[in-house]
This record gives sequence, C-alpha cells and structure tokens, in this order.
Amino acid sequence: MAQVKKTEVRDRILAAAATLFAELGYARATVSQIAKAAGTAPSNVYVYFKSKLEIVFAIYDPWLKEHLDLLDAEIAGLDTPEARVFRIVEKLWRDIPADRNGFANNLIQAISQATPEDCYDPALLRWTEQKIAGLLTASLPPRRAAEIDALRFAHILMMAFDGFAVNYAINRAIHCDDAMIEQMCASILGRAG
Amino acid sequence: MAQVKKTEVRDRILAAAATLFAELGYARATVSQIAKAAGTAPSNVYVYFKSKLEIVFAIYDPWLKEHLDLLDAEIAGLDTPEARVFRIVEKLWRDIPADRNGFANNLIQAISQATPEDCYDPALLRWTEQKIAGLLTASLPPRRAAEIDALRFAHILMMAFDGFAVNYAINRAIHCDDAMIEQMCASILGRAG
DNA sequence: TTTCAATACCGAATTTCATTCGTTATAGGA
DNA sequence: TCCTATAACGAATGAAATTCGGTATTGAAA
Repeated sequence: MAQVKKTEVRDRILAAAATLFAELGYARATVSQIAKAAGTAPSNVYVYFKSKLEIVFAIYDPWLKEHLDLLDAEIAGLDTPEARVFRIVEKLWRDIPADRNGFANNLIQAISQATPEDCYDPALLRWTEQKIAGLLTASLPPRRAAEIDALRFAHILMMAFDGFAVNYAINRAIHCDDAMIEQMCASILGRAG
Repeated sequence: MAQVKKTEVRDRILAAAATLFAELGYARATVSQIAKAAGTAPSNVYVYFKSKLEIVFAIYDPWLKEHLDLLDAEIAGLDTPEARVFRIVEKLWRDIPADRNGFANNLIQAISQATPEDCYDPALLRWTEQKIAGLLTASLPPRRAAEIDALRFAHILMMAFDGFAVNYAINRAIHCDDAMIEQMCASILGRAG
C-alpha cells in the first residue's frame, strides 16, 4: 500500500510526553517540546494522536494498570486482612498520587478540561473500580467480604484518589498520613475506628 | 489622589464570570466574553485581577462558604445524628458538586493547572475542613464525637469531594447515590456498615 | 475652583500554543 | 520498476491570555 505508522515513533512520542508531563505538568508541556524530544515534527504528532489530550490518556491507561497489577501481586504476599487493606489504601491515596512527580494530576487536569464532545470514556474508571473491588473482596475475611458492597468502597477510594492527586501537585504538605489510611481501613474492615 | 477601583466594576466582572463559567466551564469561557458581559474591556479585567485563575478563586471562596453556612443552619434543624451526618455527606458529595452546573469542577480545573508560583493558598481547604470537622463533631452523639478524629474524616470527605466534582462534570451517570452516602455515614457513625 | 498626578480604562499589539494545510519523501504492494 | 497511499514536515492559521501605549477620569491639594 504505502508508508505505515511506526510503533517506534509512537513510543518515542509517548516516552517524551511522559517525561515532559512529569517534569512540567500537562498544561505547561507543549506539543512542540514533545515533538522535539521525540525527534519529530509537531505536526507529525497529530498523525499518531488526535490531540494532546489523547496523548495523556494513552500514557495514563497502561501506567495505572501496571500499578494495579503490581499491587495485586504485592497483596498476595501479605498475611493479614489488615495488612492487605492497608496496602490497597496506601497505594491509592499515597503512592500513586505521588508517583512520577504527581503524574496522576495531569490526568485530572486533562479530564477536568474535557468537554462532552471529547467524549471521555469512563471505561478506565469503571475497570479500575472493579479491580479495586476485587482486591478488597479478596483481602477481607470472607465474612466481612460477604456483608459489604466492595464496589461502593472502591468508588469512594477512587473519588478521594482524585483529591489526593490534585492536592499532591499543589501542596505536598497536604499529604495522606498513616492515621488517615488507618481510619479508612477501619471503615472497610468494619472495625468502626 | 487619583481614579480609584470601583467595587461595582469588580462585582460585575465576578458576576459575569460566574455565569459564563457555569455555562461553558472555566477553560471555554474567555476573558473577552467575561469583559463584554461585564461591560468593560478585556484589558481592564487585568486591573482588577492578576489573571483568569484569580477570578475563579475569587468566585469560589464566598460560594463555598455560603454553602457551608447554609449547611450549618440546616443541620441545626435536624433531630438525629444519622440525619445530620447524612445531610453533611450528601451536601459535600452530591449537592455542591452539582450546583451551578458543576461549578466546583472549575476550581479543580484551575487548581490542577496552578503552579507553585501561582502560590495557591490552601487556606480555604484548611478552613473548609475545620468547618466540616466542627459540623461533624456537633452532629454526632457526644460519645462518638469524643472517640474519633473528625478532622481526618473531614479530609477524606473533601478529597472525595474533588473526585465527585470532576466526575459530575464529565459524566453525570457517575453520581453519588444514597447507598454510597449511607456507607460513609456508617463509617463516621461507627456503625461498621 | 483649579490644577495635578495617579491610575482606571480602552483598543491595539504581542505571545504562546494547539492544530491544520500544502507539499514532499518514503515504502509496501502490484 | 512503478504507483499510490500516507508518514513526515515546515509553514500557516486561529484562538486566547496577557501586555502596551495612550487617553480620560477623578480624588485631593493648592
């Protein structure tokens, strides 16, 4: 047929964008900078991605999924429900928001600017909540797992995740301390903390 | 001395901006539109506000405080701890995120774009959390109030508020239902839901 | 009341970006 | 080997925030 899109170029663009977003934030990293760092022309970026917004989504998706897969594996090695649930909450409220210099905030930035016609698909959020719910269910004692709606807790955890992500980026003094995590764990475990 | 800034002009700018932000969102409402709606020149807006970002902060502050004052008054009229706590959570997770066509999302948009040199002051967040903590303490049975750290719950509530605000704006299908609120209430009330 | 200086106000730049356009270069398939 | 679809690119284009230079107004001093 003709010339064909190269995964190598696409990957270079994503890598360059990930670095620049982490360093400067979504709004301050320009498409020109991304293109230059990827060794191509700004206009060529648009051959691979419909918009700057699409780039951030393309980075975020596998990044988040990898985090959750790691969490999954990590939890399997923990002995008590307390330890497992603590790790889940800690990961979502402290580790991921802080990872890559607060990369998660870029997604919030991008999402908050999205309009209905950008037709952002909440599939990733749903998938994530399902995954978290599964992890919670697997982590709790069977009796407790049976009596709660894990998806609801997952939703609450993810909503607060957004808040921690945004606030990490602005002010690192607003962090999520152990006591906060313990508090949430108590609620999930039904210990009425 | 000389000509002086007029509160009337400032107020017209704020009113116009509030309307346009509610209608179009922060990113799509332009300073030119705001100026025109306020009956002044775009450049004159910068006599009253350092930036577009500062406008959104100036609107948000009194708006949020008014919501919380109303909540305060409303709670005083409720009889049971359950009803009071429910109302607090409902207000934060459902009512405020949806108010004025999702205005709260504009703040998240603005905050997520803020850089350290915009020196966003987390005073409002702190103030809000203090206020919420106070409302919770006053709403709970004394014994329960004494055993929890209300500020921690307030922080969790506010973090999740950010998430609900962002998600209301993108996809109204992702809402906060009664069951979710009940779940959080049970945690706060120590009912181990 | 007049004058004066500070500054609100305005329209016209300026700047910065994302995005699009027109053209050229390249490579897969016939 | 040629032909065609399209990746790649440099130069526009367009939109928006913000700045600039000049003018008009106004509070206060004389």
